[in-house]
Amino acid sequence: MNGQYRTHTCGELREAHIGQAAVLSGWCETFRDHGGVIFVDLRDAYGVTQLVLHDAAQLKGVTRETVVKARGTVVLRDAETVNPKIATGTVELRTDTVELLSAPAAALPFEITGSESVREDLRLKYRYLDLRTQKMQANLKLRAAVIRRLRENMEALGFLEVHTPILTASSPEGARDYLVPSRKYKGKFYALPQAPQQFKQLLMASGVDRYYQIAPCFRDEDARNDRSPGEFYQLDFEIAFATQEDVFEVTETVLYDIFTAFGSGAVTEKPFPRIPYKDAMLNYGTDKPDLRNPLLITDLTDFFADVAFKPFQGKPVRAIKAPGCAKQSKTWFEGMLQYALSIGMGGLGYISVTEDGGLKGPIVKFLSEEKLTAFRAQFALAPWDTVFFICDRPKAVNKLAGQIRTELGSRLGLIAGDVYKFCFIVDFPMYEYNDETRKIDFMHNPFSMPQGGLEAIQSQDPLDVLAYQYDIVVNGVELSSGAVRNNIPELMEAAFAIAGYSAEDVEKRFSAVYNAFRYGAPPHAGMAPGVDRMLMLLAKEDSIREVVPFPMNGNAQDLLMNAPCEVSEAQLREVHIRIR
RNA sequence: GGCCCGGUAGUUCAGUUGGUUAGAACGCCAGCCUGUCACGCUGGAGGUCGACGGUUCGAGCCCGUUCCGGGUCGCCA
Repeated sequence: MNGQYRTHTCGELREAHIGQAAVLSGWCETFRDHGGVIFVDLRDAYGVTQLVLHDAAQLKGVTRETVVKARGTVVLRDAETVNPKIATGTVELRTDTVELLSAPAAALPFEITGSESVREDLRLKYRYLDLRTQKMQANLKLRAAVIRRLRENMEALGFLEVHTPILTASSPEGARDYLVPSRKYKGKFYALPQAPQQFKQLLMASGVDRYYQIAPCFRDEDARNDRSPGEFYQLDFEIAFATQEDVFEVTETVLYDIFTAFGSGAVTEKPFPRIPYKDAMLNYGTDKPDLRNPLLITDLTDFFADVAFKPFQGKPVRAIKAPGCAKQSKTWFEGMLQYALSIGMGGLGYISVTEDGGLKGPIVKFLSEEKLTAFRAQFALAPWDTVFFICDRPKAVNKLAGQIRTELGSRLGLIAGDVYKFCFIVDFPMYEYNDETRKIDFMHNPFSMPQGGLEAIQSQDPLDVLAYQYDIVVNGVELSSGAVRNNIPELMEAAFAIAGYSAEDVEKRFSAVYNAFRYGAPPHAGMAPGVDRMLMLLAKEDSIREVVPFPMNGNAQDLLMNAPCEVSEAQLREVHIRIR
C-alpha cells in the first residue's frame, strides 16, 4: 500500500497497532452522533473499523455510503467499549481528518444491510449496492475459490484447458439458441453455444486426451430457482479412451474434494452409489432422488392384483412406509391429503399400525387374513407405522409416488440438513415414445453410445435399448448429465434412423462431428457439472441468482444494464434486420 | 404460452363489512446528546393505494381490462 489512500485496510488494525498513525479508506456504513463524540463504522472489502471524531464539521458532506479517507491514530478501546462482533473491535481510529473520495452518496434506494428482504428486481437494478453486503461478498469469494479449486483438481488429473468459441453455429437439437446476426453475410446468423458439446467431441477427434473448461453456456429458456435464464457455467470435461467408470472416477474425485473443502456437512464416501434409471424411478419416483430422504417406494401392483378394492383395480400401486407416522395428528393427515389432491391424485389411502399392533384404515377390510400377514411381513410393521398408497395411471404413478415421498420426507422432518448425498443415475433409456407426435425421440443426448452397439439398435425394441448415459445427482439436484459418446458414423446413422433421421439429415445437421468421426475418432466420454448449482448448494442458497454476480431476473432481463435493449436503425441496417 | 399469488411512503409491511384527514417500523431531514456500535430522545417531510374503465351517495377494499412482479407447469436433446 502506498499510503496515499490507506496504510491499512478496515479489517486489519489490532492492539499491536496502538499508538501508530494510520490512514483508512472505505464506505461510511453508519453514524452514531452523540453530540460531543461521533462514531463512524468505516467498511471496506476486508472489514469494519470504528472511527472516533469529536467535531461534526469534520463530516461535512459525508452521508451514509459516501467513500472517505480517514487519517488518525490507532487507540485502544476501554474494556467495556470493546465490540466483539468485529475483528477490529478492541481498537478504534481516533480520527484527525476526513476527506471525501467520492461524491456524497445519494439517499439509498434500500438499506444495504437489510437487502436480503428487499424485492429482487430492486436488488438487481442496484446490484452494486447489494453486492456490498457481507453475504454477497462472501458468495463472490466462494465462487472464486471454488472455480480456482476446480481448475487445480482438473490440472492435477492431467486435463488440458481449451477455450471453445462463443460465436458459433446454431444447432438444431436441444434448447432454443441465442442468435447473433451476421453483418457480412446477409440473412445468416451466429449462435451462442448451449454447451461446448460438439467442440469437445471435435477435440477428442483432434487428439486431445483430457479436455476441460469452465465453460459459459447460453440457452434461451425460461428461468427456475435453480436455473439461470440466459447463461450459466459448467465444468465441462471429456476424456478419450474412457469408459463410463473413468468419467465417474474423475467426477467423484473432484466433487468429493470440492464439497468436502467448501461444504458444511458430510459428503458421500467414494465410490458414489450407481443407481439404474429404472430402479430410481421405481424406488424414488424420480431420476434425481434426494437420498437424504430415508423413505422408499415399494411396488404393490401384484399384491393388489387379486384384492377387490375398486380404486386400485387394473392400475399400478405404489406404497411408502413412514415409520412412526401414525402418531401424527388428524390435521397432519388432512394436510397430506390436501397435498395429494393438489398434485392431481384422487386421494391418499393408508394403513396405520395402532399402539397394540392392530391395523386400521379404510383399505384393511378389503384384505384377507393371509394378505394382512404378508403385508405386515413385507413392511416389517411396528406400532405407529403408516403405509401410504399411491395408485394412478402407469405414466403418472411413479412421479406421484416420488412427490408423496418428498412431501412425507419434509413434513416428517426426515431430511438432514448438513449432508451431501451423491449418486450416479445410470442406464438411461436411449429413446422414449412421444405421445404427441407419436414418434420415437431421443430421451437425452443423441450422441450417446447405445448399450449393445449396432446389434442392439438393429435387433431390440428401441424402447428397450439403454444408453451409456448418466446423471450426477446430489440432494435431489441434478448437477449434470453425461455420456459415453457414439464415435462410429455407421452406428450414429443407425441410432438416428430410429428417431426418424436419414443419413443425409445427420450429415447435414451435425456435419462437423459426423465428418470428423470418419477420419479416426477415439472412444470418449464426459460430463459437465453445473458450477452455479454447486455454488448454490455450497452456499446453502435457495436461488441460483444469489451466487451469480450479475444475474438476469426471472424474465431474462438485465435490470442493471437494461438488456435486452433497442438498438439504432443504423445498427439494424448493418446486420440486415428490419423490425416489424 | 397455461394456471396460481401479489402490486399501499425510499424500503419492509398492516389496512376490519365499502364510510371521517390511509397507518407502523426502518430510512430521510432538523434539533438535542462525550462511549455508542441496529446508539438514544424530540420534531418534521414523504402517498396518483401500478394504470385505465365500471358499480356505488361513497372504492386502497367490489367488478372488468391492462401493465408489472413472484411462483408453478410447459420448455431446458
